[in-house]
Amino acid sequence: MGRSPCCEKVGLKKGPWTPEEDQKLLAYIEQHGHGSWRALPAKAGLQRCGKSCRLRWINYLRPDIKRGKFSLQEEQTIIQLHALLGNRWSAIATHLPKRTDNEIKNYWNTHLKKRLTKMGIDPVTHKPKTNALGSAIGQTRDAANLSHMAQWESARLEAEARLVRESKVLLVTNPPSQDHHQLNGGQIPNKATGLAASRPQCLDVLKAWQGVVSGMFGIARDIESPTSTLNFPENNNNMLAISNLGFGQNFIGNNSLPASCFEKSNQMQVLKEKIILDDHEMTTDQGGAIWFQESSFRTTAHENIIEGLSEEDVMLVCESSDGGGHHHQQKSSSTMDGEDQNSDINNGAYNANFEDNRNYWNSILNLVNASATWSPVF
DNA sequence: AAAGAGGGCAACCGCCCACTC
DNA sequence: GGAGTGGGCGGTTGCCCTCTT
Repeated sequence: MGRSPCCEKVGLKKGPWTPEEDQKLLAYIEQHGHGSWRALPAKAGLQRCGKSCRLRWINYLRPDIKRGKFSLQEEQTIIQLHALLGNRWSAIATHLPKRTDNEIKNYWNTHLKKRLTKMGIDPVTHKPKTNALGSAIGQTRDAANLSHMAQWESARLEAEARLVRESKVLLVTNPPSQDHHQLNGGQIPNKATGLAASRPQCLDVLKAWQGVVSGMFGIARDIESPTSTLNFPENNNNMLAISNLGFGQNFIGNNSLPASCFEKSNQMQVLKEKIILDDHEMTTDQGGAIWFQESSFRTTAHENIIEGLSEEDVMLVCESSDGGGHHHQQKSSSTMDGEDQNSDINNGAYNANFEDNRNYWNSILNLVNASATWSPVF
């Protein structure tokens, strides 16, 4: 519309690629790199649109892509990231090593979306479809807040990716020393093009969760990423307990949390619902308490984004309590001095549910960590 | 065994954004 | 600042394969 096509389409071939065409494209890129996609078809002797060549290379011919069935971990990661980022397939793809955005998109549309639908979860909102009890207004606002936070994180991701891209040139000419943490990632040579590929900055699920949670509590604390908007409360020694809020249930506060966090109570419900993606992600005990794996608030194995927190320190417990509305009313920032921070939640904090979830979240963590070591660069 | 239905996925299309002039 | 261009992204299409009847 109002724009000339990327190339002259008359006489150009469309449709499935033949092995001969693949070979031509592969050989050309291996020898020369892709350069200008528009100019590539003529140089490579292909009767194809440059865009078509680019797609074919990115989605199929690149040597560093994995094909075949998605693993359970990959599926879970896709679902998690989709809950946060929506249909931002390229962003999601940066966290799935060797998978292309197109492949992830297809897999979502053909498998995961249907599976969530069958489970009674809206694949768009990632919320239970029949949640008639929820306060429509409040939840809409909460969803908007969460979405807003996700957008912030998305923007940050893009900004970091841009920074990495920009710095890539510098790093090619001035390779990094042994400091592997520089730029939060390493330079990996691209076999085909000979260009250095830099790992995109990692927005992992856990950072995103951190963003959600910190957004709820409105407490500023920078994490390692220089451009990160994510923060986390200065919580040190004790567990953080958050109840089933917004449904007449109480908030059991941590001493370091400001009173304003109580105002975010409804958002916890959204957070909770975000987690109800499958049985592994959240469990409830007999009392209705909801257990998160604490390591979900950590990032890479060598980079704990919640500085100073042990696994035991960082634990979210969503606890249902019918008669506990008082806490919400009684607590304030001035009174939250820590003396009772564990009062309601310490008992049985580490129970079987926790252990069950530990494995699940650790698997997600491992996957995210793995993705941090190698991601395709287009 | 054959025909129709449905699913999976590669590829295309059109829009958008960043960059250059 | 505006137009042109290249590249990237998400949505959609259509072919092919498998399953069902």
